[in-house]
Amino acid sequence: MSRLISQKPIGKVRNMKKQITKDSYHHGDLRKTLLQDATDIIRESGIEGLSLRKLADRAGVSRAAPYHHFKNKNELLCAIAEEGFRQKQRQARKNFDDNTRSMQERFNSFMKDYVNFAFENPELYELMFGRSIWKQQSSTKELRNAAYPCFQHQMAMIKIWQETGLLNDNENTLRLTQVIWGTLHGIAKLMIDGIYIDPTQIEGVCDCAIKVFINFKSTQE
Amino acid sequence: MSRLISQKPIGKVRNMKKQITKDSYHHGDLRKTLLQDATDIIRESGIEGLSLRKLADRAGVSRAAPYHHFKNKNELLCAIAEEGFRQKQRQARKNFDDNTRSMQERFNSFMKDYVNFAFENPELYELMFGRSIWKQQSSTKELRNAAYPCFQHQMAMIKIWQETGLLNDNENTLRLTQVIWGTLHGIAKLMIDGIYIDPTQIEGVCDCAIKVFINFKSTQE
DNA sequence: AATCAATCTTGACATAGTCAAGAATACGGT
DNA sequence: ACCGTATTCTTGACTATGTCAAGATTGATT
Repeated sequence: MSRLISQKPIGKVRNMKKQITKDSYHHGDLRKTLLQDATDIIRESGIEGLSLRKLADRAGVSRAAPYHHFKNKNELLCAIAEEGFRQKQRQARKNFDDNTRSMQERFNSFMKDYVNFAFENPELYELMFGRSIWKQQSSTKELRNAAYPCFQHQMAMIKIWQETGLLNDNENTLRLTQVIWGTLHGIAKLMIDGIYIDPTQIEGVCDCAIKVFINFKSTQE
Repeated sequence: MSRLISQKPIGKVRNMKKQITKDSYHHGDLRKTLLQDATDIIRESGIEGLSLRKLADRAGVSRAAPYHHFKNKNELLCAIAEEGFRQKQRQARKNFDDNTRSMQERFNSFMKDYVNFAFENPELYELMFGRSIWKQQSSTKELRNAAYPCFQHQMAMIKIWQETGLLNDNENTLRLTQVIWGTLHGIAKLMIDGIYIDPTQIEGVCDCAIKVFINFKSTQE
């Protein structure tokens, strides 16, 4: 039976947009739709612009429907961030695996790509590294399973850069990885939030950071 | 007339805690009380644990009372962060002005103090550098007037460290300041949020960061 | 004492997250 | 084709919260 002739109270006939994709009681693939719509909303209006109710509305379902696909809002956010980490890692891997370029070039790109990712996806980046999904006990196992390999991969790259002499080989790889990630993360955050680093300055700041790590060679204990 | 014999509906006699400090219609110094209580709540329960209603309750006033002292929640948060920046700068200044120690020692302390501040005041730090108060148009002029000098001061210190040969003098001071702040900020954030850096590792990470900047000397363009 | 501005209160509204109970539908087995 | 069950979705309700408007209370100033 079509939705439009069901016994629903007239006037609440659903959301105008949507009758294209859906007309039946069951949505089809609500989970995917929610993820997609949520990602769009976040990109446009930020995390605080996303509410499950508006999201449900946009998908043409009732407010409680999303709860059959995500335990709560937090899990939805985790799932979105999860995809962000995967996307980020694809980018990093693609860059590092390009054998046509020197290690130095790849290191430069790695650094710039990181900051550029944050610049181009500020809201997603804020979500991925924001406290909302990481604060105690709120990150899902899936999220951690997507975020941790990112770090592992970076550590693997840095180890190779150390071994090939591009980066200081005397320094503990884990520590160096943490400092480099910290530097990139800090620069990205400051820029995104508009504190102390203006977007127009990224290029220069990034270059400076690259120089710092490349020239960090002699380890005088 | 005492509050307790006023015509208020019995049973809503206010919040139990508080009759010590207040009994009259007017609070006395509500603004200060709100700031203090809010700071405490944030320290204990984080920013998301703070609601204006609970805050009003705790101060023994009605929910709308705070609005006569702060335009809205955002302005309250900005005021708290503002004090955080002042506190932070007092710390930095005190460290740098200690002439009994070498520049190297002061630089080390500067770095460690930064991260320690974040470690000891995680919630305040999150507020100070969180997007909630910095996202477009939400930072107050007062907040900016407290946060900007912090950066200026750090830049002044770095300039001196460059001139005395502790840090690379060939590098643009602004850029170097941005990179160092970025590094500290990133490390602090990652640690606080529990991503990639465990609190037990701070010491080592911090040492590594210090080494990186101290050994960054020869600027090979 | 009268008046004004500051301060505080109640009532109300809108948004939001979430859950319980029940309705509609799909689906696999007979 | 039929039926029971699992899945998916809906309505109604509850709680928490930020915020405002209108009015009450009070201290201060004339």
